[in-house]
Amino acid sequence: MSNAHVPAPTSRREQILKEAARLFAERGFHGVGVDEIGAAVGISGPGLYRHFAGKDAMLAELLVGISERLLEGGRMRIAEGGESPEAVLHALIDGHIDFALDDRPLITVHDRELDRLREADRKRVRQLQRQYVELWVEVVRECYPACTESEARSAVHAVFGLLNSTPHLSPRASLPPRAATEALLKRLALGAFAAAADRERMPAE
Amino acid sequence: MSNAHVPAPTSRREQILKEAARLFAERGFHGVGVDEIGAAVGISGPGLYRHFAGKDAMLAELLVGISERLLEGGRMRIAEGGESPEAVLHALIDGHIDFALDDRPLITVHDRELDRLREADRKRVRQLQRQYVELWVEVVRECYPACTESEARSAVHAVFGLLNSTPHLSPRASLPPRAATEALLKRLALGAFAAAADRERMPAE
DNA sequence: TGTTCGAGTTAATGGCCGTTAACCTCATTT
DNA sequence: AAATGAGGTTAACGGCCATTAACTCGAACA
Repeated sequence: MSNAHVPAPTSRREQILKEAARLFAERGFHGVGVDEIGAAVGISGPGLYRHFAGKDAMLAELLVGISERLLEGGRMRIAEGGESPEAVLHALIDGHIDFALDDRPLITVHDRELDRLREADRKRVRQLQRQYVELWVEVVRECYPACTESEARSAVHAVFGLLNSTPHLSPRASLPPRAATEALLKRLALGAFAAAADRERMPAE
Repeated sequence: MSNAHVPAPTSRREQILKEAARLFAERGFHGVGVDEIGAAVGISGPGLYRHFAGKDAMLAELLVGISERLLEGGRMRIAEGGESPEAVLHALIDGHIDFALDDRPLITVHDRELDRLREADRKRVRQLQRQYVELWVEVVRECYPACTESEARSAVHAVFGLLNSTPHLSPRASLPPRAATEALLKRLALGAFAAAADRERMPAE
């Protein structure tokens, strides 16, 4: 019952989560108080407890949520299946870049505050992350059969580090137009993967 | 006076800093108490205050120290000047990789806890970081004149993200031998830079 | 031999902050 | 019109934790 007059597309919960993500990214989980989070959405202090069981619950929902969306997005792009493995890899990269640019704060919090979670949640997040990585590893190995699995996995982690570096760029004033950043990041990622593959290069210094 | 019988090559201060770095990396600055740091070096609790003005002072010394060492190392390698810009870039990459692999905890803390610092220290660290980046940017632009300065800077940040991704690999059991990891990371970094340069690639999906 | 001083110790203090209690106030329902 | 419940409010409470106080102890020094 009551489905026709929800106040807005963004519910209070979502609004709180968004602000919490921003604040956590800026000053760290322990660095921000519940009063601040409340203030950021116009209510103050313990009013948050009408929406969440506690501060930890907000962090948990943020981290589980982002991990799930990343994995689901990845699966979707693979299922859509391009005509070639290369096309799929391109799609994965594009998707991750969109994500990194759209949800910068979440990306930041993602690997900063994992161990502030309760055992159960942390395990779940790690499992989702692992699955996401494995998705990429498979595609990368299809594109570059010369790559060992271990190499592919390391390369995928490294490329995540590369793509997730965008938060470090942001504080700069007058950042270049988004399309340019997207294109550059994509080139960098593809270049890195390609280099991971051919083991014969560079006389080793 | 008294210079001949210091107990060990590693003073108490250094020992404390090392353990603090490890703990900060594992659980975050706010997540670890002074008692824990003390316990890690065999003394307990407030005994630390004989060596440091406070918990903040430890973090400050860690972050300023790492930033200074990185910058100094970079300057040294540039001063030594290889026969070509490419050789210098290789040296910079090798140096950064060694650093990332040797001081994993520090690398982690480096960009995680910057804003827990007092204004003055934070400014100093940021300035050192900026100088280090500019070092790389210059060398990259010599290697790849087709790169705009903005592109080069973004690429450098991204490659730092790539190289600093090693902490994420470590928890994996049976990590590949160090030499292999070094070689792979170097290939990835060089591949990324090369790709940043040639703007004509990939039909852009 | 007595003194100083570096390096610890344990016990108290004080502040911050997450959480809970108790109370309020509109809409909505009946 | 009374009842209900969602969503807030302010005022405690309680625990954790960095820091300080007060005291100890052994070595170097004179």
